[in-house]
Amino acid sequence: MFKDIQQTIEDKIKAYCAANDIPLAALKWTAIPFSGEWGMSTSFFQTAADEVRAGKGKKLPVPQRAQEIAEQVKAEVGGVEGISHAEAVKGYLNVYFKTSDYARRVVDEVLSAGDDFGRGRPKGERVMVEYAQPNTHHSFHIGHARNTILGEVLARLVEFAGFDTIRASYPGDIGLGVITVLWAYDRFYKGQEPQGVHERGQWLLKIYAEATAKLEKKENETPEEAAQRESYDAERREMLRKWDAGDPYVRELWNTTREWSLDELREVLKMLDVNIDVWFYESTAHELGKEIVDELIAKGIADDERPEGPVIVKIDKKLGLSKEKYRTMVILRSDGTALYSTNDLALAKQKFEQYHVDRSIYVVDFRQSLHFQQVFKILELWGFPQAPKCYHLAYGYVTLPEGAMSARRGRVVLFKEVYDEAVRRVLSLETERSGNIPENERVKIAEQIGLGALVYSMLAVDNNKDIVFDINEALSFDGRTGPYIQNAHVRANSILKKANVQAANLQPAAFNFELTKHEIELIEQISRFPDAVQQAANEYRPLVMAAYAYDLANAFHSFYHAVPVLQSEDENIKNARLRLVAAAKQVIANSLRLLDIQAPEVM
RNA sequence: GCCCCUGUAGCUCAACGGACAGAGCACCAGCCUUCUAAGCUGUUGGUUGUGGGUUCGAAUCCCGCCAGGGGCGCCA
Repeated sequence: MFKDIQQTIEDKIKAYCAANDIPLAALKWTAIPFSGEWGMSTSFFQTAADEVRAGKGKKLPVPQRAQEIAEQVKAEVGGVEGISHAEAVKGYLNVYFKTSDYARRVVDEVLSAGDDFGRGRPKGERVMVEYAQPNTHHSFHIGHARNTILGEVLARLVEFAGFDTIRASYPGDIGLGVITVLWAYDRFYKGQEPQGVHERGQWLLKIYAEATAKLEKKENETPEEAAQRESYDAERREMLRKWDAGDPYVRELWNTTREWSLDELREVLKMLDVNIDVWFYESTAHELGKEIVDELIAKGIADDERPEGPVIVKIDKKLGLSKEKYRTMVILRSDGTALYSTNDLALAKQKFEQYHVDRSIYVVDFRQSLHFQQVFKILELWGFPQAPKCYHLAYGYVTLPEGAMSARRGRVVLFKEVYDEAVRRVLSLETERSGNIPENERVKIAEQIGLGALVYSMLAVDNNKDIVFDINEALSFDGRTGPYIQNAHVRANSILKKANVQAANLQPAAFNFELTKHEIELIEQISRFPDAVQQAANEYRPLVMAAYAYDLANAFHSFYHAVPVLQSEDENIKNARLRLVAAAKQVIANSLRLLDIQAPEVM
C-alpha cells in the first residue's frame, strides 16, 4: 500500500541527489523499528560507500556521510501530501505518515475489498503444485499430512498472489510395496473387509507391516524359515509380474484394494478442505514413460546401454561440467521397464504440453533433492523453457521421538488418530473455557480448533527442517498456535456481535483522534498483509504467512486488552474502532484461509 | 570420495546484507463483578558451532574446520 507516496518521495530524493552530484544507490524501503508511529525507512550507507569508492565527496566515514545525506534529503520530503514529518537517524531517513489519513485509508480499503483484500493482480502465469502424493495401500500418516498441508497452503498462496493455479496429486499406486500388500491380503485375508473408510485404509497398513515381517530375513533363522520366506517372496514377485502382464485376477484385486486407499485419501483431503484438480497415478504414468525415453535417445541426450545396461543420461557430461554435481541418471531399466525417473520426466512433459504450465512446483521430501535436480536439468537439456521455473519444495521429515516413522514396522502416527485426539482435547477444554457455544456446534468447532492447532504446528516450522512430532506440542492451544489466531478472530467477532453491526452497516468514521500505540501497531500489521502474501508466494514459503498471521493476531490481542471499543468516550471514536475491529477480523480471516485453517465465530 | 540440508536463549523455532538478534514454551511476578483469561503486562535468559575472509555494516555472502542428518547408475 501507499506506493504513490513512496514514489513521490523517491522522485524528490532522486532529484535532490542528481542536482547535488550524489551517486544515489537503489532505495530499499522497510518499516521503521521501535517507533510506535507509522512510516517507512530507507538508508544511505550504500550511497555513501559508493561515493567514497568513486573518490567523490568529502572524506567522511561512511556512517557519518550517510547521516549527512539523510539530513539533507529530509528537508526535501517534509511537504509531501500525507506525510507528517521526517527524521534522519544513524544514516536512515524515516518518513512518518499522517496518522489519521493512513488509518482511514487502510481500514477503508480492507472493508471495501473484503475477502479479496490482499489479492494480487493476475500475473498471467500458470503454476501447478504437485503434492498429496502418498502411496496407496498404506494409511495416511502425519508425514503425509505435512506434505499435504504445505502443498495446499502453497497453492492457496500462489493463487491469491495472482497465479493461475492447478492442484495436482500423484499417488504411488503401484510398485513392490503395493504388491506386497496385495500378496499378503490375497494369501491371508482374502474376502475380509473392515467397515469404515479409515478403518479399511488403516487395515491395509497393518497387513503391510505383517507382510514385511514375514518377508524380512531374520537373524538365526532355521532352514525351514528361510525356505518359507523365499517361497513367500517368489509368490510376491510372481504377482508383480502378473500385474505387469495385466492378469485379470491380480488387476481386480489391485483395483479393489486401491479404491479402499483412495477412498481414505479422498476422505482425509476433504477433512483438510483440499480439492485436487488433476490426479496423476503412477500406474498410468508407467505407460507414458517408454516413448519419452526413445525421444531422449534420438535427441542424443540419453545413452542406451541396453541390453548390458540401462538407459542413462550423463548429465554432468552433457552440461560440460568437470566436477560431479548432477551425476548420471538412470531413466529406464535394462529390461525396458519404467523407473520413478521415467515417470517424472513423462509427467513433466505432460504438464508443459497438455496443461500449459509455466511453473511447476513439487512438494516432496528433501531426500529426493538430487532426483529433482537431475530431472530439472534433463528438462533443460531437452529444451523446455519452463525448466528453470521448476521448483522442488523440499521439506524435512516428520519423525517420532523414538526415531523415524516406519510403515514397514508399523511404527507410524496416523493423521486420523491425531485428529481424533485433537477433537477430544478441544471438547474437554470447551467445557472448561467456553460457556456460550451452542450444543449443536460444539463438535464442529472442536474440529476446527483441533485441526487449526495441528495445521499451524506443521506450518510454523520452516520447510527444510525436520519436525520431531510431539502430540502435546502439536496440539498445544496456547501461545504461538493456530487457536491463538482463531481466538483473535473470535474476539473481534464478539465485539461486532455485541455492537450488533455487520461489515455492511458500519458507520463511517474519521481517525482524527489521538491513536493509542496498540491501534497504530494493529493498523500497521493489517497494512502489511498484501506484501506478506506476495513474499510468501514469491519465496514459496508458507512459513512467511504463518508468521505474519501470528503477528497480526498478537497485535489484535494487545489492542483488545488495552483499548475499549464499545465503551469509547465518544461516538466517532467508537465507530472508528468498530471499523478497525471489522477490518482486523477480515484480515485475520483472510490469513487463516490462506493457511488452510478455519475461522470460527465462537470458541 | 563428491553433493545437499541443519547448527541461534534451558527447550522448540524466527530474523529481504542493515538500527538494541526476536517469539513461543518453561520459570518468576502481576491482571478476570468491565467487548471471551485459548488472553494481556512485566522479569529472567545470547561471545548466533568454530577459525578466517569480503563489506561502511555479517546469524545472513565466500573459504577452512567441528558436530548431526540425508543423498550419490537400474528403490521410490
